[in-house]
Amino acid sequence: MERTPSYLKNIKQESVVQSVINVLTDAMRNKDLKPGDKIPPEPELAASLGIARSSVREAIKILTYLGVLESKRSEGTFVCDGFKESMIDPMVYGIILNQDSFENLMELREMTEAGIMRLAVLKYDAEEMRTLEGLLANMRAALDSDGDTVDAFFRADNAFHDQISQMGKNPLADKIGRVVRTLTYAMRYETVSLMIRGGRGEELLAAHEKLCDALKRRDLSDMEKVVRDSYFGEELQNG
Amino acid sequence: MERTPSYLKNIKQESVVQSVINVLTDAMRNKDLKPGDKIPPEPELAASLGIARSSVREAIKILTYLGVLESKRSEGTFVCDGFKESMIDPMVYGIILNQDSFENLMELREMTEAGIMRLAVLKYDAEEMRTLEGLLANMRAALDSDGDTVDAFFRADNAFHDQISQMGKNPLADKIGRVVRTLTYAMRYETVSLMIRGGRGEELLAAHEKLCDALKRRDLSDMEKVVRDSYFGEELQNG
DNA sequence: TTATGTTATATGTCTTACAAAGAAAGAAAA
DNA sequence: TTTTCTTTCTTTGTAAGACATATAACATAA
Repeated sequence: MERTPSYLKNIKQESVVQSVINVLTDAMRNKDLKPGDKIPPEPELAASLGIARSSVREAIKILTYLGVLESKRSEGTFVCDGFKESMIDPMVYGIILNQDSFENLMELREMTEAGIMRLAVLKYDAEEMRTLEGLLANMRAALDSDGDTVDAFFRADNAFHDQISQMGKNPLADKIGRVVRTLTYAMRYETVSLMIRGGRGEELLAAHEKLCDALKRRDLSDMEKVVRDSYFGEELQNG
Repeated sequence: MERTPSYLKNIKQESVVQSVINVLTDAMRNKDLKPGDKIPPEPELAASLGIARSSVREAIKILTYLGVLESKRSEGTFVCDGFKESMIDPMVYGIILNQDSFENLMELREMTEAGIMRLAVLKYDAEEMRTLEGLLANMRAALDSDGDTVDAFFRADNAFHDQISQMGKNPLADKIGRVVRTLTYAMRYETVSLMIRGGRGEELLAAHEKLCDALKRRDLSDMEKVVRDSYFGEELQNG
């Protein structure tokens, strides 16, 4: 086994595109570029950096898909403010490539929702709670109606969980929660559909009422179970 | 406030680059492209799709940065298997744009680490625990040594938390945990440095021992406090 | 067998050109 | 004057072709 002499460092140099990315993100770190700012036109940027426009374009495209920049034809390219929804994509693509991720996704959901609910318990205010109760009433109404019970209930259900996510008052946690909810969207619909059509809608609603109640009492205990029940109902847990 | 009639759908057509991304990711969903597979060379892909190579390149670049593809000069471009580290970047860029995220980041860290530890409690095996105890011993050794105490301790500390993250046996949760640890890296170093230089190294170590002990007893209670202490030590909590 | 040179392949980068969308400014009509 | 239409200009979107360069695979010579 030959050892490489220590004076031989790896001199692999970063690509032009990566350099552009670094230039732009460094500028953001230094506040030379702030959210809403317009960056120079592509040809101009290319000229300043002494590189081809195509390289600049590739860097800009990447940052666009990462939710950092936003290009408007004929107007220019701007720094996004706050978090962009496109940041969900990376996770989604990751999922595509992962076969056995279903179980992991379930666990992740429980983990994030429980964490978010803890935050909500600690930070929500009265008005937010009223809103939440309103959404709970919507679920009740959806369940009692004759029409498209499942869809209406599911919409209300989603709004309910989104509201709790907001009550946590942490954009980062909220973001991750939204990602996970997006990833489990289809599966949750399936669950809700099966349960309601199987005559277990009341059970599902009751679990949400318990969750809401725990929030009102600001009760931090056994958040995982409360959250889990709101997904599957309580009975299933005895399997 | 004018309302757009519902029959007027948004006919804004997707860009060529987006189309390429869709073609490739659809192929992945349909298992026409599997991890490790080589995609056609750029000029060939461009010709098949009837578009310019530059457009193909932009799409490939984006998917590369999203951790879906990997290009090797002179060899070709391949579908990545599993999660790639580059998926961290989006979150990092998101952070750049968010000023008031420090507090949120702390909360997020507590939330994810507590969740991950719960998973670890439920799933670790004997050998993993032995490894963890070895890492705890490293921290002890680092603290007792004369030399570069802080750096050695911090390295051991990181390895300790990474190990727990792995013991949770959930790549998704592990991924998110790693992201959050990356984002809090500098701040954690600062904390460790301050505590050790301030003569509170033993306290910090003791908190990690308690954490390890909770794992050994598979004790699920009050995980938040246990992880919090492992970051700041126990005493600080009474402020 | 080992080290070195050669070649084929595919990505990396540059250049130039034109298309197209939207903004801004100016001209024409009410 | 105000509105509406037209033109122009800026900037991104896309295309096509050329050359540079890293790497693997093969061929060759010591």
